[in-house]
Amino acid sequence: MSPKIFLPLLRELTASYQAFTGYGSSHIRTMGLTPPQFDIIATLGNTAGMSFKELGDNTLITKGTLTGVVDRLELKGLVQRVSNALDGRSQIVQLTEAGNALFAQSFPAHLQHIAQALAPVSASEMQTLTEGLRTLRNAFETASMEDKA
Amino acid sequence: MSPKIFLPLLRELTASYQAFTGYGSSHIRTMGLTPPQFDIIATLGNTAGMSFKELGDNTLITKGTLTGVVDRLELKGLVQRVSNALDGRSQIVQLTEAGNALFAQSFPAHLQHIAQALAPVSASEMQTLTEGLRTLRNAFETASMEDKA
DNA sequence: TTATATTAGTTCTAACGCGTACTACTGTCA
DNA sequence: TGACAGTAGTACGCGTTAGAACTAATATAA
Repeated sequence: MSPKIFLPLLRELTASYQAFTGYGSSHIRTMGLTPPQFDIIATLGNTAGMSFKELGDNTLITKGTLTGVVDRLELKGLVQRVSNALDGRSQIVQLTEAGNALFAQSFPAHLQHIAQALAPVSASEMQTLTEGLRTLRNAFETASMEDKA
Repeated sequence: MSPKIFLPLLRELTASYQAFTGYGSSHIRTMGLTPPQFDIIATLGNTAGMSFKELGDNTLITKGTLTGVVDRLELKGLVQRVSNALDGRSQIVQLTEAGNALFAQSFPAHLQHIAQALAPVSASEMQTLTEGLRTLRNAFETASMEDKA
């Protein structure tokens, strides 16, 4: 496989990812949150809470990072740690009442904000793109496995 | 545009970007560099050097961040700052001899490492994907412009 | 020319991000 | 039961990140 083919792809992958995060983050900051913090709020919304491990799996945030992000959200009174009766090692993170209120207000607004940006892109184009990205991800994940083995 | 269509796309965009950076970074760290540091070395390779501004444009690293990254590369003796006779505000960053040697050795190896992962993906699939990503990026960039206006 | 606006790079702050080491708890297996 | 591997979350170090304030130098315009 020639670099002339895949270098433009990787550049475009990086650039479009940055365009997406840049577009979203300026909106998120207007509600006084950082993107990872919003990610946590959005993930916990409409759930009874979840452990750090589940939260990390769902948000792609490493556990070490998660401790700090949850700390700051707890300081803001948006989430709380609850000990897990079933497993003494584990803790449940859940939205407080204030966190739920913020979620109910901000999450639909954020979806709407993104929907507006994506209005010019057709649904079928998105589906094709999603599948192509999945192929790409599988290639990297498979290769990562083989590196470690 | 429904979230049911675009949320999977955005999740996949994030996951594939992370898969790519994760795959690349473990290889990069074996040469004693961080991903942004390697990015700088790769960008400066085969050039006579460039200003911080150009370097930032080419690597998508912000100027504030760039100062620190270049500082650490300079400490390692891989790049040097040279004042620009044409513009007293500007400085040229260029590879040292050691930097050039590292580039000549590591850059082809890294391309090879990536090519190996992407071997299962066809060239036409990559081109389709590249175009789809460009469409996506344009949508976000256009919307960002409109937000600021 | 003089006032004003731009631009290049640095500095600073707050927050991530990852890997490693550490503690506390749980599960397994002899 | 008791040693011991595995897991959940935290602490820490180093580096990155964006954004805002700052300094120095250049460009523009009245």
